[in-house]
Amino acid sequence: MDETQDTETQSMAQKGRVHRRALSAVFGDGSRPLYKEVKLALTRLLSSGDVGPGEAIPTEKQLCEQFGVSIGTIRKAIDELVAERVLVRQQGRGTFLVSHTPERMLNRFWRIVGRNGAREIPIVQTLTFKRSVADDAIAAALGIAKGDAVFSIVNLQLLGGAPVVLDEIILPHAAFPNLTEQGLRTRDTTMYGYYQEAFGVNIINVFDKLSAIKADKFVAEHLSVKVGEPILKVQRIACTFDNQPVELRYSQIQTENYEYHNTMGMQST
Amino acid sequence: MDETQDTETQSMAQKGRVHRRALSAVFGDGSRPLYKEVKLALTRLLSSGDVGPGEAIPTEKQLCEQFGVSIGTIRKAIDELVAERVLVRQQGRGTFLVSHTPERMLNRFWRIVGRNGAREIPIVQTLTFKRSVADDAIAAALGIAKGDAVFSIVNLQLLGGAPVVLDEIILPHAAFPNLTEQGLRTRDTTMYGYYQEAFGVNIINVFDKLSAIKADKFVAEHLSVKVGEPILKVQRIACTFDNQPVELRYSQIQTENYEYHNTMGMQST
DNA sequence: AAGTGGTCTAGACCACCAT
DNA sequence: TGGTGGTCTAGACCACTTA
Repeated sequence: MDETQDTETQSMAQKGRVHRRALSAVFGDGSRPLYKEVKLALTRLLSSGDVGPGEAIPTEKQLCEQFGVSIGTIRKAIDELVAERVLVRQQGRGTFLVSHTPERMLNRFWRIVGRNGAREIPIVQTLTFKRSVADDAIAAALGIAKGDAVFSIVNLQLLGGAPVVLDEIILPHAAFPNLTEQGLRTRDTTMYGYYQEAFGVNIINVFDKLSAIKADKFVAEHLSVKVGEPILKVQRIACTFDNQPVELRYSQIQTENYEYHNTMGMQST
Repeated sequence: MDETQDTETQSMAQKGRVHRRALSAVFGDGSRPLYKEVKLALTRLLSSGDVGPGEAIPTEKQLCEQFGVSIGTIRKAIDELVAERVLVRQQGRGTFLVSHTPERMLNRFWRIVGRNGAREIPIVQTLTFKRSVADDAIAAALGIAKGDAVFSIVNLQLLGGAPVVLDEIILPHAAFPNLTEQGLRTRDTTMYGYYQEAFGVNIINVFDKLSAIKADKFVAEHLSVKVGEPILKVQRIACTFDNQPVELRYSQIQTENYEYHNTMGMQST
């Protein structure tokens, strides 16, 4: 009996190794763990648009068969994408690509919170929309070449009926090929939701740099403050998969009644 | 042969269930997953001081035996603590409680970065140290009662030889019972490293609220700016396990040459 | 060489959701 | 009822560190 068991476990392990080699041949050079290969394949599935926002990826069992690996390996790949907040699991239903709805945005990339702690969805007014070309700073931030075509958008954001944030948003033409002022104005979702739905651009990560500056005349007029008043300036680079930058944004924020919140780490459970 | 296998797997599953019940009786009400119980036990191990900063926790195999659970369950518990950056794994060596060395702090809770992107370790000068009592705002932020004893510290931080950050730090007496000005001044590590080494207080998570204000006279003098110049103000609440607040800090930052950096999400791999 | 964490297997049962 | 993800087992072998 003991003998039987040993032989079995032995053969199971062997099988595992064989699978690994076979898959390496299919997926890569074999130097990457299997679950990373699976993760990469899932990432491609998502970024290719085969799975749209809010849609389910194949079930864990299906993925097992598709990739010829154990369910534990599939789960580890999905675990990482869940940790990166690309996917969300729902017990009994499936695993889904996150959809950038206004409600979800509120707790994800939106950092402006009332001094009383209230989070609210801003009303966005597009002030200007124009085509332009990248200068050195824009090219460096977006990882494109100087002179490449970009869109330049100025948005005013209202909170509690008052103007609080003035944004200048620069988008590379290459990632948003058919963007029009009309499309932008008539969207019925957040900016990031629009990127996702209309262009298949999923914002996965953002990098913010904050500083305090004086309000210039343009800002002062739109945010109803005096010239020279302190303003919170945020430079944001928003990235899609592989941390590829797809949006550069300069926000100027009037922080009399609102603050920028940043929580590091995760809530323990 | 098939029969043998079926009987075995059956008995394995049964054994698993028995274990679960037995442990539930030991650890809790059974409504919590086993790995959460293990995680909680590990957290207690760390917060009790049985494992000091930089020290190794028991090996995965030891924990298996100690808790009577499978290695996969232990790993899932450790996985979460690693994700929360409480533990760090080192293949071939062990799993360790993070130590808040200056180098590690630089990429964890320290957010002030030069405009050229350079991170540097600040030089800290303690300007004042006094005992005080909590007012309403402090009591609310630290989760203590109004009138409770606190320490109030003012630090000036130099970067590149120039004063950049002025901190007011409020610490509850209860969490730092024997704190003295002498001890604070003669520490040879970061503030958070000092909390950890001298008081067993591990900072796990911080919450920052940022706004732009005008420099007052006190700040202007210490940061070498004019009164009224824009200053980046950060209110930070630093927490230990279970998000229990143990430090309240008001930082005022001169952002001419430095910025506050915030990276959301994690870097994909 | 011995010991650590890292990867992976091939399932089982449970909790939950939809129909 | 059937299908989903959530938890858990009892190992195996690999990669790496330390002595």
